[in-house]
Amino acid sequence: MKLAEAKAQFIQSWGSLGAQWGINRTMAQIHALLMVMPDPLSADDIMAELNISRGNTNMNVRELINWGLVDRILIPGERKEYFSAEKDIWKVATEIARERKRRELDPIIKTLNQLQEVEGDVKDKHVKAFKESIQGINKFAHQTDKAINSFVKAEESWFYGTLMKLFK
Amino acid sequence: MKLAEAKAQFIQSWGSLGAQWGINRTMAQIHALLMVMPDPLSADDIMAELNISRGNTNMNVRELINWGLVDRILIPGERKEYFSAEKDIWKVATEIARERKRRELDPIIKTLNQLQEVEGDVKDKHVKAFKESIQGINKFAHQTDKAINSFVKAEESWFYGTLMKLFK
DNA sequence: CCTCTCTTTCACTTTCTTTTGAAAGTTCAA
DNA sequence: TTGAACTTTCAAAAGAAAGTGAAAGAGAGG
Repeated sequence: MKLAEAKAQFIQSWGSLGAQWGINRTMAQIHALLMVMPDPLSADDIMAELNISRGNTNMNVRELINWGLVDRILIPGERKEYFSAEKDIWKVATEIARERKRRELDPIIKTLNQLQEVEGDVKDKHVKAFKESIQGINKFAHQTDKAINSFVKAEESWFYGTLMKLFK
Repeated sequence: MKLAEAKAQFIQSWGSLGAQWGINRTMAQIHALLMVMPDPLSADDIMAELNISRGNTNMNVRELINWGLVDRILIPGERKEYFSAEKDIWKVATEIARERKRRELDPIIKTLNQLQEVEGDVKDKHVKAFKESIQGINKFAHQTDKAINSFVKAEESWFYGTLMKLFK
């Protein structure tokens, strides 16, 4: 397979993976493109490679920067901004985990805690079933929270040098 | 908080969580509803509770059954079909993990393996960067695959009685 | 303080997804 | 075999999400 073809296929696969995970296709494609490029690209480069508009490029690059997956690079003497993506996939994974936890898990844990306090007679099987469901989900959410925290912190922690390198 | 209100809020939260995970909102809501109900519901019950059409109900219930998250219940002497959801959240989580792995991770691993074989001089920094990215992602994907397999199998395994119960 | 280049914004358009509801299909008791 | 009860399908409509491009903004350099 030729390099150009392989790149195109990777970008398209990563894009549809992203889409299934509730991430905008273009955002995932830009990320894929930047991961695969040795040097930073400008907005114009991205527009040209992916055939998308300037506005779309700008929006999604900004979002990737918010997620911490892409950095703005300023090249001395150049007016243009360049962009480059983290290429260590473990760092990418921990960034994504951190971000999704913050956006999704944290709010649902808050909600679940509130829902625990539903009033009513526990003899009533509806009340009982509800409380039990919520309690189960709540425990699960807390466990997941802990697990993600460990994962996210693994990069920074004592384990990094030893445990993480086993996986790499 | 009253039970009805709490249920409504749970259904709505679970629905929007699902939406962020690339799962159709209605499907997640039906799942939430069934998790919280002590007894199985009929299609009409679901339609009434969630204010959705018959067709929509039918489609999403069928999809939930495909995912293995909901069972069809036949009550002897009744013509109607009833539906009920798995209420053990750990089982729900392993079902979802199994299903998403099959749909998403397995295909991307296949693609990544193909992309490894890009031709070209490794001295070329574009080729080099591409190969390195793909290799990193591929390793990561295989590790993730193993991790999910362990998680999915944990339910059935020797650990279940000991390890899993610690978390519950 | 003007101009040139690049970035950001936003109202509008396009595309994709979901939902609806009526019609067709199925099943089963009588 | 019929028809009442229930389920499934599907084309059309509505709704949501993403993308466009022109115009406004920003700031460096003259």
